[in-house]
Amino acid sequence: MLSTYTATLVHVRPPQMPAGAMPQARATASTRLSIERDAEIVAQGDPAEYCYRVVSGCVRTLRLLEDGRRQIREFLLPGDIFGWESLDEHDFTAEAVTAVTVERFSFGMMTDRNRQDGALSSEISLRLAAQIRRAGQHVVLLGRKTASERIATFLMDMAQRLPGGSGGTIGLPMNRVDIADYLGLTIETVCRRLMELRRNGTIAITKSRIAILRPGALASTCCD
Amino acid sequence: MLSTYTATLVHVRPPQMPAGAMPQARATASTRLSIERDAEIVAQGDPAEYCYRVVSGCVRTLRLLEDGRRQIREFLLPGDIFGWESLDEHDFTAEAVTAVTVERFSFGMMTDRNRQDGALSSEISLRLAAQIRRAGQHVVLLGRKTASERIATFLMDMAQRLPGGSGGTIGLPMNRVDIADYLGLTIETVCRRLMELRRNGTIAITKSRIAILRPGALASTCCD
DNA sequence: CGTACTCTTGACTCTAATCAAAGTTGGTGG
DNA sequence: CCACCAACTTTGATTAGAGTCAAGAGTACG
Repeated sequence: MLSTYTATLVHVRPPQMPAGAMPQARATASTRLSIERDAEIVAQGDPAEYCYRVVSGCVRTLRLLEDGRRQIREFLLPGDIFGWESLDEHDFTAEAVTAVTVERFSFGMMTDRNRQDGALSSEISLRLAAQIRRAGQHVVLLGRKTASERIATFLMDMAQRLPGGSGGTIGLPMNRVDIADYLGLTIETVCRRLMELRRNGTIAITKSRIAILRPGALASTCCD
Repeated sequence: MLSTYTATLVHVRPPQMPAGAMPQARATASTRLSIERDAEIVAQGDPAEYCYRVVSGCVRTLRLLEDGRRQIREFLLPGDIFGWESLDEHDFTAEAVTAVTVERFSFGMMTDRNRQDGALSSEISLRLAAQIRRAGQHVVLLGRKTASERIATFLMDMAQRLPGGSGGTIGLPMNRVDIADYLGLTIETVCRRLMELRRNGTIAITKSRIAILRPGALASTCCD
């Protein structure tokens, strides 16, 4: 990250954004970066050390699936920020759509500070950030995944979140209509893809319970 | 809201969640509500007075398009919270998937307090919340809108956000591939729908600039 | 045990994807 | 300044995946 493209570095105090709004504004300097068109600003998997504010130009944040399918999450314009929602590492790539200037802020310190305070805003921020990351995952699912992949992803997610789901059998609390409206499909498609998974022995369906017989097969169908 | 279903009200101190994590935890009581299956917990458009934590059961948050198409944003399980990201009013509906118990917290005070502090966490929270609301809009677009509706929504959004865009002519910084990957379409479909809008006189395209000739027609194509 | 609801299956349609090719635009160097 | 090249955009023909419409099977519950 930040290694393959021309970057002009200038250490400055955070401009424009109110001082109180920045993490440790008085203690932490920000860095202004000039980035050329199509260059990477953040790579997916980068440790979340910094967050950014767009000063000029346009930035895209995106995720790539294994097979190259691409989903852009947001276009960011001057004044917009990105990277705040990352926890340990960034779960997206950010690239310059045009030539871009961004302001970069140290991020780690803020998180630590917030955590040790255990303050309201910290707890809320962490939960809001988690919600953003989940929404980002769902955007990829809805924008680029096939019906089969959506169903598989949904089952994996539920298996993880529902109590006892990690044991391999999950009792779905919602009906097929809700699943369809969540996955951007119709109820018929949800049924057909579930039955397909049952036919090929990946899952078993008894009433509203679904048993994951071959977790590996299910995981490999998710494609991300 | 909260009027058509059986609700058991009990005033308690916030349990489980650390005291410091709740807004004015010592001053504000929380209310525990029992909600029956399919009952509404929050209605889209409700003033954002409260936020919620799921204690038991499963909750869905969703949005409806004018014509009845429905997109579920999230399934919420015990421990999950919702409503924090709302600003003046909730932009989603929350309903009980199963019989549900939720904990309700006063929300308005926190927002006021945060705003007058002008603190780090407030600024970040507000921006994170805005990002969640935007992601929610995008989920509806990707899950339930047609190609034409996606294009129209995109153009309206860009007209609003790009400088000078409100004047009716917008210089898109990104190419067709990026637009396609943002809208969950292919580049060919983006072109075809744009050309369609041009043919019927809604927009004019000159190089990379797009002029919105009939804003009303474009807005009515967005469908939300 | 019958009624209502949810789920599953089948036949057919249609929107958007894919594959292919031609037309534009913009930048570069002669 | 103009010719050429590469990238981007538009258009056309065809395919495929999911949607729609319709009906039957399973299940829950009174």
